[in-house]
Amino acid sequence: MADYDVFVADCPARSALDVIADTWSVVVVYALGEGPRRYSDLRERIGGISKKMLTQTLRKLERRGVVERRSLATAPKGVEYRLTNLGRSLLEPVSVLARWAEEHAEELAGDPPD
Amino acid sequence: MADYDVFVADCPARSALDVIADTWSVVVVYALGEGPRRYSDLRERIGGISKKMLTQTLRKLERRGVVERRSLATAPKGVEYRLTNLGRSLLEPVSVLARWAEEHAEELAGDPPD
DNA sequence: CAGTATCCTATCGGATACTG
DNA sequence: CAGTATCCGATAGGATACTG
Repeated sequence: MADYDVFVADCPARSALDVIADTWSVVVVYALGEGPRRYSDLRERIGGISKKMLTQTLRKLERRGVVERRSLATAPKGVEYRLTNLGRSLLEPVSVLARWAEEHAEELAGDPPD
Repeated sequence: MADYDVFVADCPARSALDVIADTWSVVVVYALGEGPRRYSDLRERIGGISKKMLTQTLRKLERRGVVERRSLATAPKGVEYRLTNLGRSLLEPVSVLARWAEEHAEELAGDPPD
C-alpha cells in the first residue's frame, strides 16, 4: 500500500522537521515571508523572542540555506534578513500545516501542553 | 500582503508543530497510516525506537486525539493502535512536508546537524 | 506482550549583563 | 543597532533493568 519506509533516518518528513521544528523557526520564516526585514524590526514584529533566540534561529536558518543575511550601508546602518528561494519554497508546506491546525482548532483545544 | 500575525502563541503552524515536532511522532503517524498495528509490530516497523519513546509518543498522540489504543482479546493478546479521523487528516500536511524535503534534498544535504 | 522505573547526558530556551 | 557571554532550569531522549 504505502511505498515509503518509516525508519527515522529515511523519513523525509523528519528532514523537513529538522529545519522547522524548533520554537521559533516557522515564526521567523512567516515574518520574513512578508519581505526583507531588519533584525530589530523582526524582533518587534515577533512577540516575545529574546535576542539570543532570534540570533540563534537566524543563524541556523542561514546554515540551512533558508535565510540570507546582508549588512546595510545606508543610514541608519543595520542588518537585513530575507528568505532565499529555498526559504520561499518553505512557505507553502508551512501554510499547509497552519491550515490543518486552524481547521482542527477545536479538537486540539482541550489537551494539556504535554 | 500577508494577513496572518507572527506572534508564537497565535501562529497556527506552531500549534501543528506542537503535535508533530518531536523526533518520533511523524514516524509513528506514517507507520499507522498503513493501517492499525500492534505495539510490537510498530516497533519492528520503525527502526531504532526504544520502548520508552514509542510508548511516550503513542500516549502523547492519544492525548492529542491523533491515535486510538485498543486491547485485543484475540490470541495472541496484545494492544493495537490506529489513527483517528484527526490522525488521518494529518497524513496530508505531513506528506506535503515530506515532498518538500525530497524536492530539496540536495540543498539540504550539505549542512551540519545544528 | 506491552509496558514502568531509573539514570544520565545533551540540548532548548529564558534572563540578564556586557560589547563594537 | 546587532549582537556575545554566561548562567540556569526544564525537557528530550537514549540505555538498561524490571514487571504483570
